[in-house]
Amino acid sequence: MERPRVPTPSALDLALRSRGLRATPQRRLINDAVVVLGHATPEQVCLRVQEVAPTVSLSTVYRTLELLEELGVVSHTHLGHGAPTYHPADHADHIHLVCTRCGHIDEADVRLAAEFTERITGDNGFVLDPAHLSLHGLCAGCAGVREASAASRR
Amino acid sequence: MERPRVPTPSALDLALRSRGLRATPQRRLINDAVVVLGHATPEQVCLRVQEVAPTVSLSTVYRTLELLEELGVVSHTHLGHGAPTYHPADHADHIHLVCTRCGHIDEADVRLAAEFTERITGDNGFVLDPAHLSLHGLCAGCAGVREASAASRR
DNA sequence: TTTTTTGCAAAGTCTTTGCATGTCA
DNA sequence: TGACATGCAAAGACTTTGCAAAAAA
Repeated sequence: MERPRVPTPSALDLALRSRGLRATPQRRLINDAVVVLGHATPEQVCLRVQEVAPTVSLSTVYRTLELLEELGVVSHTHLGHGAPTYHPADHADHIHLVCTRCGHIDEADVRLAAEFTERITGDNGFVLDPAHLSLHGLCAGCAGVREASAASRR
Repeated sequence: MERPRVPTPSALDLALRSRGLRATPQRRLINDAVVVLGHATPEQVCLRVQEVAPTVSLSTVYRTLELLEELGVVSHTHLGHGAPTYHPADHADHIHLVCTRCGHIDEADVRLAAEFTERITGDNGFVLDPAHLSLHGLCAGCAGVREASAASRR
């Protein structure tokens, strides 16, 4: 008995269809790139996609990332002054610690913030997106340097 | 007995002098504007300063804000994709809660984060700047809307 | 008088948009 | 077919930089 070959639609396809939107190769490739890269700026996503499909334009990447974010399959974080980085929405297992002095990015376990996010929600009704939590300050190295130079000034 | 009129140098003046830098009217005005405005983008600071000194240019504002930040008298936060906002460095009494859906900005008491920031420092040696802590998620209103629309989809 | 700072304008990033063409359903 | 999506190029927002003129010390 011969079964027709019906490819299982991906989660992305389903999300698009349910909105009456189209599943295009570009959208699939851009989503794949975000998954593979883990974190990436729009530019990096574009370069990755262009390895396979060289004509995909940066503006399509921007439009698609915005769309994917609306669909809830990716999210973005501003790690610094530069371009934001995009990551899969379920890639929510760590917090970014951005050093404002040297630019180094540490990662912390998202569970550290669980209690904190609950308090915020309790007090303000604000539902924090932990994957979007980027914290700024001084990394261990730079905090040490500042400490040392403060000491030498005494 | 006649005393010579020696204006007391401001904290800003002292900070500048200690670095061999010059105290110019522009720098004082820009610092004042940040203090008065509380939060402001470079553009807003510039407009405020221009009410008093119309020739001050935006590039001077950018250069000065960067300088003031180095001196530790102001800091900045990225509240969204747009321009960063600057505030006095000692204005560290609240956390920004940025709604990623509607852009609304709530404020929460910085003490809510005290325990959290201590844990981060304990685990990673990372010294968090609470004034620079901006949290992204859904405000009470938008979280409610999403909840409601999720319910209607069932 | 010397060095720093400013204002202007031009250039640089990063992002969005208009529109003709192309494509999915 | 008809609505939606893409690619391109141009425009936009935000920021930085080079340089001659102006100002602080």
